Amino acid sequence: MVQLISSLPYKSMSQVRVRFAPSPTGFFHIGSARTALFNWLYARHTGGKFILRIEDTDQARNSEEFLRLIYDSLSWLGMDWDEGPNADGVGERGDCGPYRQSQRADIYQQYLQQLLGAGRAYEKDGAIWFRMLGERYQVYDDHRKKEVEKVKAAPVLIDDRIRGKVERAEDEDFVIFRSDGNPVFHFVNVVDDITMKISHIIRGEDHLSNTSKHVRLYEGFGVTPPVFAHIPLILKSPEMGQGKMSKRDKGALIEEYRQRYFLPEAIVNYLSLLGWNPGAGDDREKLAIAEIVKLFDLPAVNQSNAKFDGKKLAHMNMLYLLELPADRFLAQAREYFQKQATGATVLANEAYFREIMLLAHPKIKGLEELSTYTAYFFSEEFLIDAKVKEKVMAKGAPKTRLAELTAVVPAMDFSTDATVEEAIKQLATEKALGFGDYQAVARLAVTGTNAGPSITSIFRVLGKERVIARLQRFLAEA
RNA sequence: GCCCUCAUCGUCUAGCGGCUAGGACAGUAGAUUCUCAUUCUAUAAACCGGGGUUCGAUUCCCCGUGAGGGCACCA
Repeated sequence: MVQLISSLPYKSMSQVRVRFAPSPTGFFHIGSARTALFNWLYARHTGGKFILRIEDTDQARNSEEFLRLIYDSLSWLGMDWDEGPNADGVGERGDCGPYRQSQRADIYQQYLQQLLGAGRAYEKDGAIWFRMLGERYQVYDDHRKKEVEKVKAAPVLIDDRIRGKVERAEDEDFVIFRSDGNPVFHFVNVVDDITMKISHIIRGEDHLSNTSKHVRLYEGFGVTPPVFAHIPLILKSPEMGQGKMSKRDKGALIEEYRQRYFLPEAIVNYLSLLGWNPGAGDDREKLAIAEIVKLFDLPAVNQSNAKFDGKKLAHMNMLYLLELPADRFLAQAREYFQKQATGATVLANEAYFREIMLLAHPKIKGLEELSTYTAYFFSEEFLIDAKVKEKVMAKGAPKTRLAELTAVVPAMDFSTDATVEEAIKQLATEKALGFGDYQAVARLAVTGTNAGPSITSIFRVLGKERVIARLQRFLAEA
């Protein structure tokens, strides 16, 4: 088929322009983040532009709060956009605006007039329909339980960068403006992508079936369609159920991970591996973002859907947490405790706080564990884990060991871990026992648990007075 | 019902005609550090089924089956 139009607005531009076009009608979820990420990666990989467009035509479901969440989530994950609304919600940048569909009504009118003028659109039942080209016939539709008008036409051929060649029949007129005067998704999507000079449309596979409509619209406007790349969907993990992941699923929201103090770079790394990998014998999974940008390309994207695995995300998060520089860890920990009920107490003494956080850093698997992991450092009202107690008290003669230890603590040198360790070892040697015979019960008495930093560090940081008080209290109660 | 896409360990995946089918998470068993976590070692675990093509198919083709998506005056 020969196209009439010669003025292809971006034909001469070789620059890649991709967009992420969310609608602010709900929480920002993993699937959206991954779609945004693949677009962002492609833009950064090719040196192109990443454009943020807000599809806020659904006035009933839109909210400023959700709009804000889009900006915040993208920024938090480190996906900066070259064009679109500013992150603070004030103004926008780029030459192809406005970037919010709610402000583009006149553009849609203009493009509608073009279709009307060319005879490719008509009014029926108060709505405006896009006219397909070809011979018409009536047929009964089982699904919709009614007679519908079909059009004989060659199928649309989509040359997808990820799927290959996909053929699909598009054989019905469809609504482009509702009877309430608002344009529908397919129409605004295509018009925006034309006017924003989008070169590659990278989106979820759920849009693959819509693409034939979009191609016909491009043709209707006399514009060569951009390159399409339909990425696999993220499905629910087996515990979540069946089907594609939606914002209602537990563990599906970016906000949830943010509130749990996951590290954004870990989330981005995990997401990048859902449907993509460096390939060709490259087994690496933990990849710096710069490395991913360097390696990412569309043909390497998988074609099959992937199930979300929260455990693997948590593992990735731990890897990033472990190698976080001390100052960044402390900053994160500070931010975390500012939101906790115990925050004021915990943050009261900077040096003490710092010391404990650095003890906890190599031991925890996620920042969210920080509060319970360090609770006994900040309060004398810590809980004694009943199960641990049962286990510890069942072995050997823990009460005797504790009494022996309590007797020598007042004379101990608490200045360093080494001096504490030496003193306990000396006691053990005198009694012909091991360090472990004192360690377990001392830990239980002083922290109420069996998990934590070395007992020597705990003693030193808590200080002699508190250690003695705790040991005596435990002895009295046990 | 019609249309589209996909198919390797439980999960994410490598593989692009010839491999002992590799890695990671989760699992199991050990080792190590005073506990815990980390770490390390070992172990178990997969080519959906049936036809072709080929000297040879996990790999290419077809048919099933299964999984997912789309069929709106939602986006």
